[in-house]
Amino acid sequence: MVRTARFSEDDFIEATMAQVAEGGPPAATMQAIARRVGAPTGSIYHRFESRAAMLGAAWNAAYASFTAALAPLLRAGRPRDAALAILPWAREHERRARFLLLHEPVALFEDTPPPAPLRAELERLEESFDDAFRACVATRGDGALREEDLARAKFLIFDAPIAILRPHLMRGGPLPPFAERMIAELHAGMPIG
Amino acid sequence: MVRTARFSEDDFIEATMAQVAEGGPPAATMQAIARRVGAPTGSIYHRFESRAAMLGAAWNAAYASFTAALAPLLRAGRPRDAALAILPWAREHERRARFLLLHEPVALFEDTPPPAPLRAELERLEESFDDAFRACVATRGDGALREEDLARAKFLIFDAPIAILRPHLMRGGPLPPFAERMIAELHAGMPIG
DNA sequence: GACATTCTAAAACGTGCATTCTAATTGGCA
DNA sequence: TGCCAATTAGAATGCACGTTTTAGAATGTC
Repeated sequence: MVRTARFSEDDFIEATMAQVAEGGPPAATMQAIARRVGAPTGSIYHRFESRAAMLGAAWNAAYASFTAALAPLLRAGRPRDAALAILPWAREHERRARFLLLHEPVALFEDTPPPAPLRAELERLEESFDDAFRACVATRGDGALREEDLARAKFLIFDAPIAILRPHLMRGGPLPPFAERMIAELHAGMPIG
Repeated sequence: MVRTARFSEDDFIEATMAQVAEGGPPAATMQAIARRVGAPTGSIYHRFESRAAMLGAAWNAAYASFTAALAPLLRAGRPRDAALAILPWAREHERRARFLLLHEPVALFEDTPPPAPLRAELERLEESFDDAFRACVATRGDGALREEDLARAKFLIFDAPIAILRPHLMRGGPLPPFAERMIAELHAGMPIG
């Protein structure tokens, strides 16, 4: 190390999430990200080789944060708690939640995919999260793991709670207290096993 | 009318939906839309004043098609049937479904919103759909209409079924038969009233 | 205290796209 | 038949943005 950096990788990652969270993918221009950090655009390219790499790094960071909050509960065979854990996570990381849960990766990446190492990292994260789901379903079921069972679990633990949050994440503002109730009711009425 | 048009508004609208459905918003460039129709780019501007207007018109058309399939069932007080009606609609209009259900309007419009008349038309459509929801909830409940009741209904009839379809719409290919089952179960376990 | 290296800094470049422009065609109508 | 507005046709324009370049500043090491 020869010169101390004024800006960190994380500064740019956070700024990227913020730009997407507030204005969607089109608002995440390299200039806007740099401006938000207070850096010149060129500085981004010392850390990230391209815009695709910048967005990819932000995506991986948000995804890792999210799955870290849920995976342990899944592996412990507590699907209901995993589903409910999305709420405090989203309340604590509103920016990340809006970035990760409101935008399909396809909308961010399909013009230019992130470089291979980032894609590989994301694949590892996704696979690990998938494993957690399978482990959770396995603790409940008895025999073979059908595709339908896995789809059910993902819906109940992941997609449905997010569908409950989406309107409020979009509007901005606090997540309503009845979100908890709806998730609990959902799991009471439509159990995993 | 002095010269017969070779291309119709609908041609461009369908091409716009197709481009977004297949490649996301960034794939819906004016040139790509025109190329898909076989027309020069300039021809689009005889019918739509801007790209925002083009996307807005496509969005309104898809939204109208979708709500037309559901609203009557809602007004008839049949929430379960409304939720299940999403499936045949999506199977019959795969392109529209991918366009409408896989992309947040925010991602399409927030850099440049569509012109006022289109926004007004969309607002009317949304309001009418909202009314249908309220009517449906009212037939079930007894007293005042709480925000939570409306949120529950929208989740059960709209967001949850779409969450069930989303992974399959994304992947492409046919919607699985167990989607029906999951929606039915959801409504059995978590009734509207 | 000079050097190598990593960074900041800001301007410059090139490209792709939305939009506009100019010209050429078409076909109903007088 | 000849006129004319609507339309096709496709090239031209201008801008926004990703990326590169060039120059200078900072800092640990010898």
